[in-house]
Amino acid sequence: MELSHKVNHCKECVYRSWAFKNLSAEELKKINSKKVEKFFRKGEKICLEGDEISSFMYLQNGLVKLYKTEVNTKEHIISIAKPRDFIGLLSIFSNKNHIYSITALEDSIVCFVDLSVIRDFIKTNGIFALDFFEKISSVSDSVIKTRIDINTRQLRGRIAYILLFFSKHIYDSSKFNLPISRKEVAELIDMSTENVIRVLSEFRKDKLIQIEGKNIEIVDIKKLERIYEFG
Amino acid sequence: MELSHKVNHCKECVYRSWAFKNLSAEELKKINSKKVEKFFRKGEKICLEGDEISSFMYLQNGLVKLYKTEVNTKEHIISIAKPRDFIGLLSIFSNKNHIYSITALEDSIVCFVDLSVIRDFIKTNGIFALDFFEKISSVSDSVIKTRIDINTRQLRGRIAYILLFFSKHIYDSSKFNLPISRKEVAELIDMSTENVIRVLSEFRKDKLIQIEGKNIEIVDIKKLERIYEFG
DNA sequence: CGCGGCTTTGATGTTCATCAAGTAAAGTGG
DNA sequence: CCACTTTACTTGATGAACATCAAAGCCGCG
Repeated sequence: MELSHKVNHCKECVYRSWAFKNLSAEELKKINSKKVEKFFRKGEKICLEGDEISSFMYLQNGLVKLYKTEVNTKEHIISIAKPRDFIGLLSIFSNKNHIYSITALEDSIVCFVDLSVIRDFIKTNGIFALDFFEKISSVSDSVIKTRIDINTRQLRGRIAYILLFFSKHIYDSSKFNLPISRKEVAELIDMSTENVIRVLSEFRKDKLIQIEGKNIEIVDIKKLERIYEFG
Repeated sequence: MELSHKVNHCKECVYRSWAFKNLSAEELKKINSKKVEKFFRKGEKICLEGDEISSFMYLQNGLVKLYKTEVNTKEHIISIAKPRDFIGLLSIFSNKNHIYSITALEDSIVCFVDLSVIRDFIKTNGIFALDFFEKISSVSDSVIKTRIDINTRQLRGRIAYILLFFSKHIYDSSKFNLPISRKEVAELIDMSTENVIRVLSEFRKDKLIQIEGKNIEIVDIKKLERIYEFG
């Protein structure tokens, strides 16, 4: 898949409907002058823990991971963001510096909007503020819900979760290309790499999925959902 | 400790500085007419999962737990809120109904502010909106951080976390009365009740803490911190 | 083509939940 | 206020779930 590098005017941005629908023509012009669309190749770092926060970041295209680096170079993935997600969570309003790092899992385009412009709009455009608030709240809430979902399940349930997550939430298809390594899956759902592999193999033997490297096809989604719900 | 039932005017509320410092006299008058302070005795339910959300809830005094009820009557505690915390997380802006239940752990006073008033202020008072935003973001962020902190540690580290949490964050003293049962500790940090007890006993034998029922005194905070950091 | 990282499987040991059983504390109704 | 019931607390024993270690094949990349 080739991604266009073309920088668009916000007015024509397909994602304008997301949270920016309540901006006037003039405000759109302003935001357009204060935004940068950047392209990141798969594996490239978008921001690092500790970096100063200066932009509201919005994923236009691609897939990114939000993670924290632990003491011993181990990483812990907090969440995976897909197009239309704002990335960076709420920390951008309550911290001066990023508390997570972000890396592209697939070729991605991120739109950086100067944070001062967003702050300005919140101050001056009440309808925007409220709408923006709601959207942002739901993202944070879903991160919390997901962390709980994962941590209250055991390994088979966690793997089922991940498979269903990518199938339904990200790719909307029973067949997809796993965009992360087994190790990263482990970092995302708090288990060892070996056990990620073991459970995946088990699911293959039980004919719940077909799997060849990163190519995955969900064969028996009903059973997988039951395992996720706990069985 | 006896808690006063006196209903105060927001103008004089000691917590006004928290997020409401940027309201005009008129706005304060308005919010005052649309708020109710309610007293809850220890153990009383403040709101239930599924209830309609109609208020922004602000803890004036006491201690409450935010939790989810699982299928089999088991509970899972998400967080514990202390005075000055707004309770209910962000879901109040992105959901019509509460996704968590809230119960008082100690005698508590909760201030219920009509949500429509808050929405109104966000729309009409930009400075307030921005300030409110920041405060609320930091609460949500800290919940996420805490969940990760707990789930990446093993049992001894989790118990150390809880002890330090109550000592530093809630009571600001090395001696305190644990406000929750062993079972609730277990529900809060994802472990079995028996192991909560076992680890606490172990810490007592190792002279890290003194413990008599709910009375806890942290004796060797340095060692406890090291266990939390992983040792 | 050789090196390092990713993947896979088996063997081993640790961590932890669960079961069981008993004591203490705290409500509850007469 | 006391017998009764329930709920909380505690300890030990057992087995399941899981991480870790080890070894070998695989793949991409300089």
